[in-house]
Amino acid sequence: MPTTPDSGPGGPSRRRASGGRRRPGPRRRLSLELIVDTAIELVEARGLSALSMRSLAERLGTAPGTLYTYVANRSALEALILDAVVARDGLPHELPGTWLEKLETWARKDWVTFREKPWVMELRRANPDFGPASVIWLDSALRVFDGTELPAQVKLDMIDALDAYVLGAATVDVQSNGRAPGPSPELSGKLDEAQLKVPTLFQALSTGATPFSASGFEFGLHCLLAGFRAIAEETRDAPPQAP
Amino acid sequence: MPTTPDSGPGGPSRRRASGGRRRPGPRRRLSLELIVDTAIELVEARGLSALSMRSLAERLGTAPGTLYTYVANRSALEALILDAVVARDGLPHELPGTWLEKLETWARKDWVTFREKPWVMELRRANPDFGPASVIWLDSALRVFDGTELPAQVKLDMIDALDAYVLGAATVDVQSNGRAPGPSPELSGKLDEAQLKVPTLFQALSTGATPFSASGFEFGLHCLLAGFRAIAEETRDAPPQAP
DNA sequence: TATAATTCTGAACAGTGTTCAAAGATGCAA
DNA sequence: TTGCATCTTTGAACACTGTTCAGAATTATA
Repeated sequence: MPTTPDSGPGGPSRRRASGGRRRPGPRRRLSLELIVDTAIELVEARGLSALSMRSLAERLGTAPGTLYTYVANRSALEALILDAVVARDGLPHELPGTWLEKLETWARKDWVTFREKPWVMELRRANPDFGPASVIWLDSALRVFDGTELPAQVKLDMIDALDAYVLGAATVDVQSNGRAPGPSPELSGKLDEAQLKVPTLFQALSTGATPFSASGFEFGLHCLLAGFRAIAEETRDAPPQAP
Repeated sequence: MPTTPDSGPGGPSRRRASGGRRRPGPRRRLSLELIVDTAIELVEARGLSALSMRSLAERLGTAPGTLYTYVANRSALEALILDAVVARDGLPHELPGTWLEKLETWARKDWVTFREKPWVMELRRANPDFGPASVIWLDSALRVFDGTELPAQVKLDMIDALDAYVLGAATVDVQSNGRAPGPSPELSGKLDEAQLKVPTLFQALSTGATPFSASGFEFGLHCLLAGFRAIAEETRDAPPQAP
């Protein structure tokens, strides 16, 4: 189904069957781009929870139902928003350094983005669809490995693994934000009880160690990348079955 | 369980101030345990989206408002549900093998749970609170390292990193479930266009490689654990600053 | 100018979490 | 036993949510 660029991909009425002539009906007062941009403004200002079809419509000066002429439903709108912010600042393959260094700074950049804009993370988690920008992003991620002898599947697996780790770590981090970074208040409240019931945890915390530490993300990132490097060296030393 | 089993910790009215004598008022017809168990039944049968204060109240034969005498709000209810299913089947330190093997099979077990019961994963993502069972679980996770010379912070970092990876990977996996495991339909639909715009991705997919592959989780797990092992060996060869 | 097609509006529907006054139930003291 | 204070339950209500839909308004074409 060749959806025309004029009316949105999710819009119920497909105007201009690639012919070009406008079909009867009043002119559209909005556009997909305007809707998505306004939605992003709204989310950026007041968080994802402040985005509703009603609030968005109000900001646009229309009735809520009007939006459904441009977008199939809220889920489709979120997909558009996500695709609009994917790869907003640079693509992975444009980064400097070796392929490992590119992976590293890309992961770190995503980590920063997720922490600064949790709504991007929430959208990514809730929306499985791969929009055009996401496809281009994946292509760019693969280009990071240009000049490497790794099998395509390994490249994809590395991308996925790194992506999963960053997503998971950011999720946990955003969750535990605002909580005490020191010994958890739950435990410090009943110290003697903790010493009895969870002695190992108690002892670990009393050394000054803390779960969800600031160094936590870097630690896991380092480990994962070390594993990547090892795999790459193995592959180089023992090339594919058919030499 | 230190909290009196009668009235819940989240209940607005704290009955029996550990004195013992009942205070005036009708007998409670429900209990926290009953509420949580029924909620779990409901979720297990029809998914997390089927759980609402109304549906739960109906299943319990009461009015929705009644639930708020036992639980502060929906979020608190979810926390109770989560804590009730955490470590349902075994604790990490009870697993066989070396500490690395314990970590590995624990991660794999969580992975399986998350895929089979996505609602557990959703609850974990949405609920930052560490309930009593979660604290015990963390204690058990630390005991995995018993007999190891690793610093407490490293142990916690390893636990967090592994946890984050499993959570992220399961999230992505559950998302992309139901989608074609082969070349994405979006791309195969417009092959010639893909060949032009995203040649690297196109080429990778044409070799039979696929993103979100079945092997993806195991790959990342392997890499992460390899990193752990390397760190552990480093630490053993170069013990802490003050020998 | 008439017709068909499209958009926009405003009300409505079913659902959500949550609150609250009133009613009923219970223990205790007088 | 009577009265009272306290607690639980109820059912209605509030403010939301996404979504649908008949009707009104607008536009291009025959």
